[in-house]
Amino acid sequence: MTMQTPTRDTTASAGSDLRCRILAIAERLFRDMGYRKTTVADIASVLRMSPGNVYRFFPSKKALNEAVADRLLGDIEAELERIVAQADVPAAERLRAFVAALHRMSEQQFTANRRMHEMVEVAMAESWEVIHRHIEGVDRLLCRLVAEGAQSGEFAVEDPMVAARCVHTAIVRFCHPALIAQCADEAGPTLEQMTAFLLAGLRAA
Amino acid sequence: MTMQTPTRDTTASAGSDLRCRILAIAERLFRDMGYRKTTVADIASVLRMSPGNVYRFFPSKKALNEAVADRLLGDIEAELERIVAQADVPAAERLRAFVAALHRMSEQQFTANRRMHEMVEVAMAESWEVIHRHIEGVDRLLCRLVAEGAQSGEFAVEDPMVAARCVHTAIVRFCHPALIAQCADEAGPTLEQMTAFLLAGLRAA
DNA sequence: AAATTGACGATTGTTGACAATCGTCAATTT
DNA sequence: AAATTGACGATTGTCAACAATCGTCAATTT
Repeated sequence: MTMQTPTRDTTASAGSDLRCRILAIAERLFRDMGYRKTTVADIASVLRMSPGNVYRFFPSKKALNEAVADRLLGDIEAELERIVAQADVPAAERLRAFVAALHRMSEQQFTANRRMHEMVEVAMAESWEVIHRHIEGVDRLLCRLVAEGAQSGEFAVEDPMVAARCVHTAIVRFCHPALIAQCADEAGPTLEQMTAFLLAGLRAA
Repeated sequence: MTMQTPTRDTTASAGSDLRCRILAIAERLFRDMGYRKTTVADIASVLRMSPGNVYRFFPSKKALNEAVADRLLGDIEAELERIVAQADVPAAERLRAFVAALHRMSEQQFTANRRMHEMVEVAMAESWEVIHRHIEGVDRLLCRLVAEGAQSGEFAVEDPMVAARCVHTAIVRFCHPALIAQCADEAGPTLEQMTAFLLAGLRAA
C-alpha cells in the first residue's frame, strides 16, 4: 500500500523514518484525543503495526511524550534562535521580538488547546528533564543576545548570564503554561510594558 | 472548664471572640491534619460545640478556608506595610527588604508545610478572590514604595503602578507557591541578583 | 428571644471488583 | 537474522455501591 521501493531502500532512514512517523502520529493523536486517552495501540493501529512493535523505537509511552515535547520545544527554540541570529537588528529590538515570540508560541502551543495542556502537565510532572533542558536552552540564547547587546554598547550588564536569567525569570508569567492560564484575567503589566521595563534595566549600569 | 467570667461579659467580643477561636482552631487543624482531613465536626468538637453551630459564624467550610487564608496573607501584607512605612529608609533599601520578606514569608507559610500547600491549592482553585485581593494589596504597597522613591528622586519611572506591577510580576517565581516548589532546584538568579537587576531598571529613565 | 443542638437530605470521598492499558517476550514472518 | 507479531502478567484506570462529610433546620436549652 505504501509506495515503498523494495530495491535499494537501504538508506539510513530505514528505521529512523519509521521512528519519525510514529512520532508524527503520536503528536497528532495527543493533540486530537489527549495524552491519556491515546493508547500505544491507537498509535500502532494507525500505522498498521502491532502495539508491541512501537516499543522497538520508544522504550515507553513516557519516552514518546518526551520526544513529542522535545520537538515542540525545539520548534520554539529554533524560532528564538532565528531572532537572535539577526545580527544587523539592534539587540533591544531583537529582545522585544524574542519575548514576544516566546509568549506567543507558549500560549498557542500549550494553553490554547486543552488537550496539549494535559500533555504539558504530564511532562512537567514526570519528565521535568525535558523542560529543564528547554529552560537552559532559552537561557543560553538570551545570554547570547544580552552579551551581543553588551558588546555593541546597547546594554550595560556585569554578567550576561545573570542578566539573561533575570529577564527569563521576570517573564515567566508569560511563558509558564500554568501561569498563562491562571493570570489570564488578572491585573498586570502587558508584555510590552514588561519588556520596556526590562530593557531599561539592561541599559542601566 | 474554661475560665470565663459570667458577670459583665457582655462585651462586643461575645460573638466575635468565638468566631476568632473557631478560626484559630481551624488554622491549627488545617496545619496539623491538612485541609481535607479536618472536618467541621473536628473543629467543633475541639471547642465542645455542635458541628452545626460553626455555621452560625461561617457559612461554609470554604469560608473558613478563606478566612484563614485571609489572615495568613494579611500577616504578610502587615509585615510589608511595616517595611514600606519606614520613610527614613531609602526606597531602594526598603524594596530589597520588601521582596526579601515577601519571598521568605511565602516560602515559610506555604511551601514549608506540605499540609499548608494543600490549603493553598484549594484556595487557589476555588477561592481565587482571596488571592486576587492579596495580589492587589501587594501591588498597592509596592506602588506606594515606588512612588515615594520617584518623588525622592531615587527612582525614575513614568507610571508608578505599572513599574510596581512589573516588579511584582518579575518576582512571581519567588512568591508563587507552585513556582517556589517547582523551581527549587533549578538554575536561576538568586533573589538578590534579581532585586539588583530590578533596582537598576527603576533607577533608569 | 438568642444560642445551641443533633438529626437529616444532598453532596462528596472511599472502597473494591472489574476492565483497560502498559510493556515483555517467545513464537512467527519476511 | 532482523523485523514483527500477538498473547500475557503486572500495573493502572474505571465504575458503582457504600461511607463520610457538608450544610440545613425544626426542636431544645439557656
